[in-house]
Amino acid sequence: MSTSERLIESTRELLWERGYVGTSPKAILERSGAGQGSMYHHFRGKPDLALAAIRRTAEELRATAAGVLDGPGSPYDRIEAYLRRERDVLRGCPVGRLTMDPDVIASDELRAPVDETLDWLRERLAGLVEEAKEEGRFAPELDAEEIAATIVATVQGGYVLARASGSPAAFDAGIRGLLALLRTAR
Amino acid sequence: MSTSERLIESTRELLWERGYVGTSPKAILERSGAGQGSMYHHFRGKPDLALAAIRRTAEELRATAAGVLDGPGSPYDRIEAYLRRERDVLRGCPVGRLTMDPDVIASDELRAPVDETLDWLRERLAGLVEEAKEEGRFAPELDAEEIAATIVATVQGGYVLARASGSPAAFDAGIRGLLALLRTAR
DNA sequence: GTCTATATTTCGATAGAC
DNA sequence: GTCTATCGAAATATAGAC
Repeated sequence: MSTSERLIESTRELLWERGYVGTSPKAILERSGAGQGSMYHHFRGKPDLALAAIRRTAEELRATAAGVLDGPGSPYDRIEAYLRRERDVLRGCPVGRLTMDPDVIASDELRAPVDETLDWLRERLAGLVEEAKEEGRFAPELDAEEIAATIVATVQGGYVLARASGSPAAFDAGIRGLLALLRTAR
Repeated sequence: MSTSERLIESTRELLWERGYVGTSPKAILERSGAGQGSMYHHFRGKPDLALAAIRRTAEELRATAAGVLDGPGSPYDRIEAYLRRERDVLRGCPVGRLTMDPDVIASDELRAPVDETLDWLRERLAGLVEEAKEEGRFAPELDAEEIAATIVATVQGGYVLARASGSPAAFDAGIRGLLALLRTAR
């Protein structure tokens, strides 16, 4: 792997573990094994490197989610598969966690990939909810965009509950509750 | 207000805005108008002061939530009132946001008030869901603890969506979706 | 209880040799 | 492209006078 690649990958890990504010150039250099000079040769500074890392993490999340959302089964099956997908719950969402980072939220450039990814996810789920409605799987009064927002929010908030308690149990409970509600919403 | 009080209140504001990692003693001193010596006289250091601030924020959140959860109306009305309660959405949850702070999660002492508060909220909501079931407002198959976890998760995740997009709209959509699902869950 | 002085380490970056 | 040296500011305290 090239030095530039190692810098991006190390930054991705650290942003996931510690966020933007909690990640120092020094920590990135130590983890990647690169030297000071390399980092400032390949990137203009911390924000520039973080942007590259965030963009890649966002792309990866979209690819992973698309794998389930475009997978086999009915629209409803695919929504359920998305919710039941295996997750490293206690690590949280590498994209969603960035919304709690003041410096990310303060920068339109850093926030953009986060916004676009969660927006894409909501739209993708809204499409499936709409299809499920057409199949008679959901009551026609339900607003697909709203249900999609609820689905994404439950997942993101599940991470919060899990990390607070130090156990994935609360995440799982939240997902099961949502699935129970979705089951009876036909 | 005493110096010690001003230190705690300033720390509460900064923890809400910037998290634990993003809050420096210097910033606390500037906001509170206290001097270096005062801070280290009243508190052992940053973690000690943050603990006092987090405890107070947690208590305040419980008091605010209890005001709605113990309020007038049927159990279902009170759940709905909790979800519709006015919030400073873009600022996020002052308690929930701490779960994305690596140093808070790494410390059992700092994490405890966060865990206890979200746990208290889930239990309180689970009690109301149980009562609503007994009133025939919810289907008896629904698991009250799971629905409670879904409710808290949707709120916490709603903040994530709102902060990502820079607008409260996604938060509101998630809440409306959940209310629609709860309405049809009888 | 509060103040100023001082200390060590890290942050985030630049300079310039190789 | 990578390395080492250096930099000014900030982080997180401690010491000791008042």
